[in-house]
Amino acid sequence: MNRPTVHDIAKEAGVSLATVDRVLNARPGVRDKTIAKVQDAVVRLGYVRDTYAANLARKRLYRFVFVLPEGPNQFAASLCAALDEAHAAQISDRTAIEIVRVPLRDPHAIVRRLRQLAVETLDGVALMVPETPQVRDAVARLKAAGVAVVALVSDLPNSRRDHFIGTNSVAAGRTAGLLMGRFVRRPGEVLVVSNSMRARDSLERRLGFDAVISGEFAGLRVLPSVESFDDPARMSAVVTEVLARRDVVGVYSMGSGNTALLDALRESGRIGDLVSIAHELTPTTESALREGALAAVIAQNVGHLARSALRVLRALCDGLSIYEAQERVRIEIILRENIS
Amino acid sequence: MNRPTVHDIAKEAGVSLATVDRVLNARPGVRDKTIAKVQDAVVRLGYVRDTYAANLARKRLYRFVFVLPEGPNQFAASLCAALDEAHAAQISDRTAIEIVRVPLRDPHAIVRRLRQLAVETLDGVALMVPETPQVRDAVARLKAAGVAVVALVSDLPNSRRDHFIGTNSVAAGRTAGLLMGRFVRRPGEVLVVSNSMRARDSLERRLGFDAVISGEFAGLRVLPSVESFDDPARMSAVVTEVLARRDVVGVYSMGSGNTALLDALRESGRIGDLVSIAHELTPTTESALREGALAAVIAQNVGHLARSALRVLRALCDGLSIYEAQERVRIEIILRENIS
DNA sequence: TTGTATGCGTTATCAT
DNA sequence: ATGATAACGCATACAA
Repeated sequence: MNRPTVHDIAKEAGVSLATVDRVLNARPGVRDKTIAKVQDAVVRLGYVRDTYAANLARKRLYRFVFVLPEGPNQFAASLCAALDEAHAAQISDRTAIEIVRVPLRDPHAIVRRLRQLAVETLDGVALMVPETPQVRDAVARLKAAGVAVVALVSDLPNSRRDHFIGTNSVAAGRTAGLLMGRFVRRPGEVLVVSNSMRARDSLERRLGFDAVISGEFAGLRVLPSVESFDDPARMSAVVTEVLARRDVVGVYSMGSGNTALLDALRESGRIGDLVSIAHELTPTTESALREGALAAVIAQNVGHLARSALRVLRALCDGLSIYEAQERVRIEIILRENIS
Repeated sequence: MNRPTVHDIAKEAGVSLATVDRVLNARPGVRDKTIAKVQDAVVRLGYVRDTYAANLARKRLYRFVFVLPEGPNQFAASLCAALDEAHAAQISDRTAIEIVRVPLRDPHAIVRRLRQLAVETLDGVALMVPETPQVRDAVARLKAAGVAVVALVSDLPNSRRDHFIGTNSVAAGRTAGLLMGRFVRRPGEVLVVSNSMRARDSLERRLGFDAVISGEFAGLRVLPSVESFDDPARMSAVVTEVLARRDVVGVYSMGSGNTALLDALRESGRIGDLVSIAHELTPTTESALREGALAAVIAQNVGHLARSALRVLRALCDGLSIYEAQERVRIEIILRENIS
């Protein structure tokens, strides 16, 4: 009735505690025949290790590093806050977290920083960086050193990362497209702005967005993406110009830099009749939702991202299986009425 | 550097381990002066108990009962599945869960079943039942017996439940209203159907829905609620009749019983031009979303509900504080493109 | 190759 | 009123 313990296994297999431990942890120095006896007892009794007791005995400490974009990035800032909060709430205790900020635009700087990590004293790394050949190499190096690696928010599909924690960008773009098509009330053009950050993500969002609009909303025409390169002045100028020259009915902001975009929209005096959709819930987008400047925000919950990354990294370290249902990050649609 | 342990406290306070334990667990038989010494050491060293080690020593077992509606309720079924899954995934181990199904329509039967619970062998109860005076009494009785009680999905605000795990129904209704107003493309009437289950929830959803529609969408008129009382034939008849006689442009389904509603809508041949919105993601509503019969679903994630209930019940049992950010159940908007 | 003994942080049962 | 001491389930240094 009570869960079997290592003692039960030892008794059942007719060996000592230490031998059971050796088999369970795949340590050398046990005869094949003995291994078989123990494993047999394990399955017969349905033994499952008590991870907490194990960690207690082992004085286990998980050392994780989170690599996030530096600069005035509201999303990254809220992710940091969520990490601190999750950590403080002992979501995963026996865990030491270090947050490292890197310049997204400089792959070499990123890799240099990754190389500085002391892999011997590291159990896992969560990376929110664009995929480049250099980053792929760095991931391979971490993996070779036995470090667990997860991609966060933006996937590194061609690297050796163990897991991706985030949403499907194409689906997110499709969701934005469907909302845009249903919200807009007359034919016209849709302005798409991007800051060209995390290029693949933007590309995929655009792909999904266009597919839905062109497939189902014949009255809408999506204009070529306008890139701001994180320059508020440039953003303002370009947006103002397009709004003046074109018959814009909707605006889709694929990346960050929403503060500058929203300022430009407000200045244009078109807020009332434009349907604007952006990504990620930040102070800026939240207040824009309340104010009516944004019709919808497509988001992923940063708290969930943080907790999920922590849980997945631990599971990877312990060789445990991952509870996919809990770790799946949903594409959230936030309107004025369901802001958390 | 390392977290302080009870040993450190004992040394710092100049007492034995046993005394520290007595103070920490508020056990009798310690002089006030000694208590003060220990508590002082606790704050000075910043001691925080290792719950896992404590549970290990205590051989703690959490015994929880979940009281859910019986009958062919898809939402309750998926909640059951989510509970099983969360339990199997050791979201909270050392936990024994029992699921009890009760007839929602019969408050006396509910209370009779609640009285049968062996409170001495119980640590916590999660209730998904409508609030009635009888239920309030039953909650009071459970609380008096020292059992932790949480309301699940549907709140029991006037009872002595410790916590509510679910969404704000008014906000959910407002969200549905906003989506309806923005999705519908011409003036007309909105049919609201309800199965009168969980009366207060339906009332609150309706309240929020009406407030948004009447406040912001002057072209829409919300018809009086149609109640089906879980009778598919009745549902079909009423819906068909209203669609024939009125200029309906939208349908809002506030409760369960969506299978019958959707069948009626399909039969009417109006699926293409109606904007229909329902609550809760079930096999029925999910396939309706894909098919285009439903424009949107307002949902709460059952996996989250299950895990949250488990975590909150544990925290209540251990007298721990609750990590509100993680336990907040969000109002999710599901469209065809972001179905999980 | 295998077994014994001890400790991890906490609780609980004995003595004193 | 207080203090040793032995568990809890697991890991591991050290013996055999």
